[in-house]
Parts: sequence; structure tokens; C-alpha cells
Amino acid sequence: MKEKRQLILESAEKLLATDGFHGLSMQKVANQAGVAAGTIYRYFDDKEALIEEIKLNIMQRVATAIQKDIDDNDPIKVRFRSMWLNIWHFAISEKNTFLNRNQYEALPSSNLIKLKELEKKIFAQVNQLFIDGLEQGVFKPLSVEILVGLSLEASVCLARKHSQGFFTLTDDDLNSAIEASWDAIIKH
Amino acid sequence: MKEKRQLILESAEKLLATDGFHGLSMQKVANQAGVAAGTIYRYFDDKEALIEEIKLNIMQRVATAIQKDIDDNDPIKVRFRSMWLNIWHFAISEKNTFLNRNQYEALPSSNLIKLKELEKKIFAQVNQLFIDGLEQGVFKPLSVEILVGLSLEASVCLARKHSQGFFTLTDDDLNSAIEASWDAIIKH
Amino acid sequence: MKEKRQLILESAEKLLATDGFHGLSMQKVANQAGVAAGTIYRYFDDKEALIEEIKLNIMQRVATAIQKDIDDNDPIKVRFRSMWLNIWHFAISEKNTFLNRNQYEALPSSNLIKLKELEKKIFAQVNQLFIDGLEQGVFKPLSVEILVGLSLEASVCLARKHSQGFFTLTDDDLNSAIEASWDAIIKH
Amino acid sequence: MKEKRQLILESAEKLLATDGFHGLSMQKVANQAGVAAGTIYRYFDDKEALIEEIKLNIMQRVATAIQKDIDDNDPIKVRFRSMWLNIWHFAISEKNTFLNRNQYEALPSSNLIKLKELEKKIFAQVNQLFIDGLEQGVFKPLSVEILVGLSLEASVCLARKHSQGFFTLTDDDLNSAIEASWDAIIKH
DNA sequence: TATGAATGAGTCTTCATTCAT
DNA sequence: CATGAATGAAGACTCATTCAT
Repeated sequence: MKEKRQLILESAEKLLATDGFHGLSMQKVANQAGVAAGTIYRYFDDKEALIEEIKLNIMQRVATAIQKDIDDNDPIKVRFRSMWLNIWHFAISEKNTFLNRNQYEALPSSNLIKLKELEKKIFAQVNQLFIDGLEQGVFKPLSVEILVGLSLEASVCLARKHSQGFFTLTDDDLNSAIEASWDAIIKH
Repeated sequence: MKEKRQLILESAEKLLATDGFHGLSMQKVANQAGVAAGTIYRYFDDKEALIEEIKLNIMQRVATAIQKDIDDNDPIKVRFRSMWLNIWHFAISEKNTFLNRNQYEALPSSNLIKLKELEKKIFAQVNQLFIDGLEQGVFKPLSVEILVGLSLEASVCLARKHSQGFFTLTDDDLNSAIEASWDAIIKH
Repeated sequence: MKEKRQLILESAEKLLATDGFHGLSMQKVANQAGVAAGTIYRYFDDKEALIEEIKLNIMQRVATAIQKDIDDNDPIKVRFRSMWLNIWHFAISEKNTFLNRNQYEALPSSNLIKLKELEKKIFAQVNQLFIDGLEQGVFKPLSVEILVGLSLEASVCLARKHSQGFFTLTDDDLNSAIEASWDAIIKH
Repeated sequence: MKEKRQLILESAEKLLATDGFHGLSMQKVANQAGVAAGTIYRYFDDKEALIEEIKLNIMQRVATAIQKDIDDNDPIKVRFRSMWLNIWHFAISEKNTFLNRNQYEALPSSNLIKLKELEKKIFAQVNQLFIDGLEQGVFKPLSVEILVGLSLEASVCLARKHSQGFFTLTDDDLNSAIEASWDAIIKH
């Protein structure tokens, strides 16, 4: 029964979003999922494995969200705007997941290399965007990772602070912020 | 005896940097500080309070580091560069503190408002930089918080990824990154 | 299907010899036997019953081993020597079974009386040896049980310590030990 | 407070004697000792350490019992008889401890060598008895360990079976058994 | 009959917190 | 003020047993 595995995963994710990392005990996950504690261990080797899977799950969701409705044939700027906004909207719609991101991000992954490869794969369109920009000479000659850090990560930073209630952005601000991110990476 | 309180605080911070959040038990803090476990409770209500204080302590250290050797009379660009590099070097010299930052940053602060006020105070010079930039019409007309998020936060993002070993930056890259951050916030 | 019962029994015994008493979980037994966990319960009431049966099984094997190639018509001394050596060799060839013996031997048997009767039956030739010795006036006038305890049990003791690596016996030592056991029970 | 450590040790031993190895959970030990579960861990690293200590404790008690009122200057035969009877009486008076001996005896000791050395030390008088016997040419020329196995261990075997109710010995039987053990090891 | 997913009580162990000294 | 022994409620994980299929 594949469903139960999924059920556990979702329950764990929900708890993580709600109570943060502290609130993630196997017992609570079991309760949330409506299964016995022992049942979890039929589907996951141990807590670490469960968390690892959650990370992958979320990463996948994030990737899907960011790359939603992105057409690789669209102009670079259009794609950039879309992704930026996708991040923004995802951050707002899944506020808790997003805010807690820090907590499991810092956790040591058992296989960092495999993770990075996976990342490259599921964020292929993001990658493509920057490769295209570099090839077309639009972007500053920096590595893709750095360019991402300078532009889209800013979106993430702002979204987090926004979610934490540090400040609010008008639509105009939002547009300006996108333009600013764009300014950061293009040649002038 | 004010010293003992400070002693505990420093011991806790040290443990946090060394063993991460996981390894922070009151007993270990007590051992590290050379006091009895119960003694901690004379100076801090509970573990949460201790952690809260650690956060503040670190925030103070970060502020000091960022604003080191900054002269408010220097040109904006000069100050910006200095701060950017200060962040970068701090991230490298206190790598563990920096990487673990994520872990306690996400913890819910009991009094967010007070925190924000404090932040404004201890990061006064950072604030001043952006206010000056806005007044002189150099920066895009956005709030200080947003401008910070678009520029200096990028430094933090890059530094973190750098510390995690995701990539390395040459000196040229570093300069380009600073320019990029600058490009993000200035008018074009 | 009588075979499946036997299959489970043998698998359990094997695990016991390999992993000791600690490693004997019903799940492992099931895996080893290639049946489902639930299936075990068709043939055995519970774990205790399974273990009880294992004990009997092993006892039977021990009896067979000890009485191997024993001819009730041979002289007493010859039979005694053979049995002593049979014990010794069995202990060496089935070292693990032998060493773990302690662990389940101590477990409370539900029906001690039945066990004793069974013992008398399957160790009939051992019994016969001592009865013959007593009748012929060779042995000291003590009960069979005591005589066994004074002579053959010594073989078991020595074999165990030998298996545990406490000491090693040369062939000469072995012969001397047999003679010593013999000296213990004969009249002088 | 040395008492509490001892209290826990004794409680654990008692449980071991009463319920066997199965009944030895840390929680039960705590209950029996009237302390909190966590308290045990102030005095013992983990369950294994506790058990190890129990083993040593019992071994010490056994040694003390066996060598009680033994005068190394007494004739060999006298000492032998005394020890034999000491074993016998100890087995009867501490029946449960004795019967469960098997269970922890089989447990793997973390440091077997140290254990054997200790054994040699605390059973010094037993050792001395056999050394004297060998030197005086009374005993068969075998190693001490083997001689012990052939004589005093028989006492242990008989005592165990006696305790288990397999048979009973009259005083005459007892004397005969002692003589038989003696016969096993002396030259004829 | 056989299966094996599910159960949940029980295991060892940790640790924030208290309180008598 | 300081101590540190004691607490006991969680924590992660195991495993004998059941039961719907």
C-alpha cells in the first residue's frame, strides 16, 4: 500500500510546518497520520531517513512551484520574472513550510553529492535560464550558482522576511524588487 | 556576580558552534562553564531564555563585525564595500557560528517587536548607510529593509553557500559579486 | 504439512546458534525459514512454545550424539570412554549450539516432570551404562543421577570451558581427564 | 552517596534471581530500588555496565562463600572437603542466584582477560589448594583448571541439579560425592 | 492455510528542571 | 548563592502477536 507511506510523509511535513523541528517526534507523526508508531518503521528505516525524504519531497515541491508555467523558449527576462514571482507566491502560500526551511536545510545530508546532483536535475529550468543568459551575454560572467545567489536567492530572503512580518511590499515594491534582482546580474 | 552569567553565555555559545544545536544540553553547558547545572537557573529562567540571550549575543557580535572600521563620513560606495567584505570575512572566520545560525534563527522569538527595535539600534550604521544612499538619490526608492535584503543579504547567502562548500569564489568573483550587489540597489 | 513445522524449528535453531538468544526474533525466524511471521503461529502457540520445542530438539540431538556407536554389550569402561569422547567431540563440532545451551537451559520449563521422563527415555543407553556398572559392583553405590553428575557432566564442564577458550587440552590430557572421571565413580 | 549505587546493584541482583534475565529491565530495577529510572544512569553508564557489575558482585560473593573458613595451612583433604561443602551450602542458600548463574555467565564480557585475572585473584585460595596438591604429588599431573573442572565443578553440577529438584542427596550421599570428587583428581 | 501489514506495549536512554543541603 | 543528586516525562526504536485478506 503506497498510500500509507505517503500519508506518513505528509503528516510529518505538516507537523514540521506547524510545530517546527522541535515538534517532530515519531509518536506525534504517528498520531497525526493515524497509525501506530511502529508502522512508521515499516516505511522508513529511522527518523533520519524520514527527514531525508521530507527534504526531498519539499525540494521537489519547491522546484515544481518555481518552474511552474515556465517556457524555456520565452525570453530570459520573462522567465526570470515568472520564477521570481513563483518563489514569492509559493513562499506566501506555504508560509510555514517556507519558514521552517532553515531548520532542516541545516541538517546534515547523508549524501551531499547525490543531493546536489538531484538538485541540478529538478531545478533544470532554473539552471537553463542562467545558462541561456550567460550564453547570450546578458548576464555578468559569473558561475550559475553565484548568479542565483545574487538574484533569485534575494527573492527567497525577501519572501522570508516578508512572511516573518518584518515588512510588507506593495505591488510596486514587488516590481522594483524584481528589477533590482535583475539589475544585480545583468551587465550594465 | 555579573561574570558568571557571561561565563555561562559564552560556554553555551561555544558549544553551539562546536556541536551544533543538537549537542546543547544544560548539563554540557554547566560542565563547559565549570558551574553546577542548577546554577544556570539562577541567571536564566529556562533553556529557552538562555538561547534567546545567545541569539542576542551573536547578533551583537555580528553587528560589531559588520560595522567594524566603518566611518559614517566615508562615501556610500566605500562603506558598502567594507560592510560587504566584513560580512564575508566574518562568515569565514566564524564559520560554525555562522552555519549554525540557521538553527536558532528559526526559533520563535518571544518578543519579536523588541527584537526588531534592538536590531535597528545595533545595526545603526548599516541603517545609516542606506538612509544616506536614499537621501542622495543613489539608491532605488525602496525601504531600507528591502534594500538590505537585495544587497547585503546576498552577501550572507553567498557566504553561507561558500562555507558549506557548494562553490568557491576567486578574488575577482568576490569583486564582481560586490559590484552586482551594488548594481541591484542603485538607480541605472 | 509436517515439513513446514520442522523448517521453522531448524531455522530457529540455526539462528540461535548463530546470533545467540538475543538475536532470536520471530521475524528473523520467519525470514530464515522463508515463511510469513504469522505462519509460525499456526505451528507454535507462542515464542515460548517454540523455544521449548527447540530445547527438546537439541536435547534429542545431544542424546543421539552421545550415544552414537554405543553397543550396550560392550564392556562398561569401553562404553564410558566412547560416551565421554562423544560429548567432547559434539561440544567441539557444534560449539555454538553448545555454548548457547546455557541460555535456554535456564529458562523455566513448563512441565518439568514430563521433561525428566523424556530425558530418561532418550538417554536410555547412558542410563543403562550406569545401571550395568552398579549391578556389576564397579561403581560406587550412588544413584545414577549422581554418578552422571560426577563423571560425564565433568566432560561437559571441561568441554564448555575448552570451547570458551579458557584452556586447551592435549590428547594426553584428554585421556587423563577421562580416567579421572572414571576414577570418580568406581570403587577403589 | 555510595549507598544508592549499592542499593541499585542489590535490587538488580534480586530481580535477576527472582525473574531471571528476562525480568531485568531498567525500569523494573528502578522500581525495585525505589529510585527513578534516570537515577540508575548516574551510577552506571548503561545496562551493560550494570550487568557487568552484577557479575563481578556475584563472583565476589561466590568466592567469599567458597573460601569461607579455609585455612591454607590445613591439610589438602580438609580444605577440599570444606570448599566442596561451602559450594554446596551456598548453592542451597542462594538457590536463585545460583540457578540463574547460567544466564549471565554466557553473556559476553567486554574484557575477558581482565575478568580471568580477577578470577585468579579472588579465587586465590582455591588455586592454592590445587597448587599445593600438585606439589605434594597428591593430585594427577594436570593443570589446575582441569583439576577444578573434574572435582569442584562437579560439586557445582550436582548442586544445580539438586536445586532444580532433579534429585535429593542424603548426608551419606553427600559424603560419598565428596569422596568421589576427591578420587577423580588424586593419584591411585 | 498462509500472508504480512499493523499494532502498541515495552525497551533503553536522555535531559530540562527542581530542591534539600 | 551554589550545588549536583534526583526526578520522570519524553524520545527513538523493537518485536511478539493479531487479523483481514
